[in-house]
Amino acid sequence: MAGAPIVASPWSRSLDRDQERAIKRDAVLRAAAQLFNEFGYHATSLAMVAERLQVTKPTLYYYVRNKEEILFECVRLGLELLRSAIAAAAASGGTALDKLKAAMHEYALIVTREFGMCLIRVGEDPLAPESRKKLRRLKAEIDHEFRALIEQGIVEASLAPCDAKLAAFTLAGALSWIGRWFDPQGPLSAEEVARHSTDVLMNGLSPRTTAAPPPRRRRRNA
Amino acid sequence: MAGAPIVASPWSRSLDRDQERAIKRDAVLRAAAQLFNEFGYHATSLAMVAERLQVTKPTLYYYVRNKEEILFECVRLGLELLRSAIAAAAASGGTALDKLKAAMHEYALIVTREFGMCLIRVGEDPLAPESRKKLRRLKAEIDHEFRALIEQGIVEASLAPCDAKLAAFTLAGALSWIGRWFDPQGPLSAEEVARHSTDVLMNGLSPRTTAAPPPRRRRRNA
DNA sequence: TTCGCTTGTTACCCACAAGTAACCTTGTTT
DNA sequence: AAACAAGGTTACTTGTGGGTAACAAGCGAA
Repeated sequence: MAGAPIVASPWSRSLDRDQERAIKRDAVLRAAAQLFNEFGYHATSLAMVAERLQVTKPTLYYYVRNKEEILFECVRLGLELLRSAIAAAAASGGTALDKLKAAMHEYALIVTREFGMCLIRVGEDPLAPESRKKLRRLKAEIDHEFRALIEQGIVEASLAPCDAKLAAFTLAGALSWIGRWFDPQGPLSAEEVARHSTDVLMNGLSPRTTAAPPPRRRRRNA
Repeated sequence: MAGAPIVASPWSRSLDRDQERAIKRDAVLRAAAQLFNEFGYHATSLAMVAERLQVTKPTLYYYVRNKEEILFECVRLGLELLRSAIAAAAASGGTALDKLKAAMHEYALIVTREFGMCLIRVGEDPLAPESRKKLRRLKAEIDHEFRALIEQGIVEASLAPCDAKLAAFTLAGALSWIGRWFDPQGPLSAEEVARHSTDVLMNGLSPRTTAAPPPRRRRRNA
C-alpha cells in the first residue's frame, strides 16, 4: 500500500486490475448482503446473487471461495464499521457522555446499512466454528470498547452509576434491534431513528424532575 | 380447560387421546423451537427434530402438516405469551409506570424461553407471505398495547413525554435482544437480566439529578 | 374374530442448491 | 503470430432435505 499512486497510471495496469477486481468483489458482497437481509442466509441461493448482478453463478466463484466466505466477509465488514466508529467516537473530544452519545448515534446508523444490517439480521451463526470464533473475538472487542466508554462515564460522573456490562448489552440491544425493523423506504430516516433512540436510552422513560423540584443532591459538574 | 376431567374417565377415552396428542404435538414444537434457536430455521432438518424426540421423521407429519407450520406455531405461541403478559400487566393495578415496568419484566422473561426466543431469533421471515401477514397482525396488536401503556403513562405524567412509537420500538428492541444473547446455562439468571434491563431502560444512562427513585424490590408477578 | 382407527415405521421420490469441469472469448505479452 | 491469462459461460455431479406411499403393530368395539 506504500507506493500506491493516487491517480491510476497508464503504465502499470495491474493496479487497475486489482482495483476493478476489488470493486466487483465488493459488489458481490453488497448484493449478497442485501439478499441475506431480505430472505435470510440459507434461503438465499448464489443463483439469486448472480442474477441480481447479471452474471452467472460460477462467476461468483471467481471472486469468492464459497458461500460461507461471503457471509463471513459481510459480517466482518459490519463489525469493522462498528469498531472504527466507536473508536473514532472514543478518540473525539468532550465528556464520556458526549463520546457515548456519538458512538450510539453511529452504531444506529451503521445497522441501517447493508453490512451492519447483515451483521444483525444474519450474524455469524450459520458459519463454521472456526470462522465464528474470529468474529466473536471482534464482537468482544467492540463490546469491550463500548463498555469502557460507559465505565469512563460513570467514573467521571457524566453517567449514572450502573452495572456497565448489562447496561452495554441493553444499549447495544436497543440499537441493534433497529437493524431488524428499519426500512430504508419507510417514513423515518435513519438519522431520525438514531437521534430518537439515543435520546430515549440516555434519558430513560421515567420523568426527569429537572424543572420543578429542589434537588437534595448537588450537581457535581457543569 | 373448562370441561376437562381431573381424573381420566373410563367412558370418554377420546379426551385422553386428544390430550395425549396435544402433549406430543407440543413436544414437537418445543423440540423444534430449541433446535431452531440453536441452528436456525433452514439449518435445522426435520430429521434432527425427530432424532431429538426419538422418533422418525414421518412421525412428525402425523402431528404437524409441514415445517412451515412448526415455525408458524412456535412464533405464534411466543407472540401469544407476550400478548397475554402485556394484557395482564395492563389490567393490573397501579400507575401506568408500574404497569409498564411489569410488562417489560415479563417481556424479558418470555424471550429467554424457547418460544419467545424462537420469535426473536428466527421470526416470521422464512414463512410464506400469508402466514407472515397473520403474525404481523399479532405483532402489531402487541406493539399497540405496549405503546398504549406508554401513552397512558405520558398522559398521567408518570412517564416522561416522548414519541411513544419510537420509544416503544426502542424498549421492545432492548428487551427482544436479550433473546439473542441470553444463555440459560450462563452466569446470569433470567430474573436478574430482566430486572436490570428494565431499570436501565426506565432510568436511562444520564445521571438523575434527584435522589434515586425508591427501589421497589420484591415484586411479585400476577 | 374381524373391522377400523391410531400411531408409528421403512423405503422411496423429487426438487434444489452448492460446487466443479471444461470450454470460449478477448485483450496483453513476447 | 503465438501463447497466455483474465473473466466469464454452459453443462454437469452430488448431497441433502422436505415430503409421501405403503405397510405394520396395538387396541377398542361389534
